[in-house]
Amino acid sequence: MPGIKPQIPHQSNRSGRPAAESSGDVRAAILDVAQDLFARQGYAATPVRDIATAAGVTPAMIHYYFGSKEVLLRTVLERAVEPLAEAIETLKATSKASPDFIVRTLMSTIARHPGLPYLVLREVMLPGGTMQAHFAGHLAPRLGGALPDILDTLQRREEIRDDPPPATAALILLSLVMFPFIVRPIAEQVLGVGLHGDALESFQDHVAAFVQRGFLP
Amino acid sequence: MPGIKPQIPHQSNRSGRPAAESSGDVRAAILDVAQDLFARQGYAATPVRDIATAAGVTPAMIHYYFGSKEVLLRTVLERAVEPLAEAIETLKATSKASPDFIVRTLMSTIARHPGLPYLVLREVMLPGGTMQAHFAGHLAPRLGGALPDILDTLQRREEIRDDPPPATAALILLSLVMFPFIVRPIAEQVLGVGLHGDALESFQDHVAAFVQRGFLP
DNA sequence: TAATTAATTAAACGTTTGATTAATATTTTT
DNA sequence: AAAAATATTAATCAAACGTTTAATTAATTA
Repeated sequence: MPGIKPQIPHQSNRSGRPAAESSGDVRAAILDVAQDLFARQGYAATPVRDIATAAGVTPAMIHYYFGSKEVLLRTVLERAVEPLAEAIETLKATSKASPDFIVRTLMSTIARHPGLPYLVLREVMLPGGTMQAHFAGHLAPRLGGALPDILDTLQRREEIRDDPPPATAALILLSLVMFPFIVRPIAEQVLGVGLHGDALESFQDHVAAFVQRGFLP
Repeated sequence: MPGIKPQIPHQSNRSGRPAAESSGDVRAAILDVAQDLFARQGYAATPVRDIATAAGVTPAMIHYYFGSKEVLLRTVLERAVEPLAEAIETLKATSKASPDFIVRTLMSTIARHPGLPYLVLREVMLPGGTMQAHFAGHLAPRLGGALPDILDTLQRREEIRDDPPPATAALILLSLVMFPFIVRPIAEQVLGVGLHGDALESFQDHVAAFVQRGFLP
């Protein structure tokens, strides 16, 4: 029988034709392309064939490496979410985490991975999201559960006011840090608020200052 | 030839079987169901057949009244967005529009139409949104273009600080007002921040106060 | 080098998709 | 009451979908 159990491909992969355009890891090429297309078009609107074509492989390869389109999405999400999750965990470990610093850290992390908000929002947070069931208890706590703890600590130290409860404060913070990037095209074209380069830094300053005032003791 | 030009159906509609479960307007029944399903599952993930079944009609009826699935979505969006657009226009016409009042007006309008944020976000604001091209210049200005004007007026009257430019302030405001409802399921289940009934009013208070401090002259 | 395993391809599978058709029933108009 | 316009159904279409299969080629192992 031909290859049935898809395993992690070996490092050196020299087949007849170098299927993946770049180095050699077909699996990684599929993941890269899928992440891009899922972020830009959404899971339901992205045919497996398109991913395969863009990755320079056959549709069968995707099922060979991932088994199903849904597993591919899950794999993409787990990989894509890592930078943000790490940023939040680092924040939690850092004792010197002022609201200003938190805002800047989160915003620049998201800015560095433009597709991330779309992926997380569409596939796990919005109702009907394909990964909602699987991620409700697996990913969301790692992303959203740590922030209230951080803010709780700040309140106990009386570095910020205790007015909004930690969870509410976390939701406010998340709103300011994520939403602008979610509606980035509209923000830039309709409102004229740039979120690239210098304009992004200026926007970060404004948001950080706004949050600082909002949390003022 | 059988009916070609779908027109606005007449008021009293008594056919063989009362196709639409409720009163008689089949077109409205389709619109209602489509709005609900599009909001809960997204356009790409909602088959025309499902809409037809849920509305108690034949798939052909949808093409009879709307011509295509895409026109149906456009019609749904134009209808669904009306309450929010009116709220913003009313705000603009009202001279007594403090930040507190703006926040409360927008939030309660959105809370009154739970599916609205999902619809607008998924189909017009997120990249790959089916209605992005058609609505970029047609709907977005009506929704997002008015807020900067309102905030500009407040700044000229020195009722709020002039620190963030009006457009930036508008984006901040929109973030706080929309995002919580977008991630409502996660907000409630993971963070434990309720957005219904009394809990919603409490949340509104916190956000309004936070915004008031952020805009303090 | 022979045998085995892994990677890949081309073709097709059955299903679901949005859309259309032709026929029929119901109103409305004349 | 006849004619015309409108509304609805059941059946069907071609295309696109995710997935599978069988065969083939390359790499690894024995």
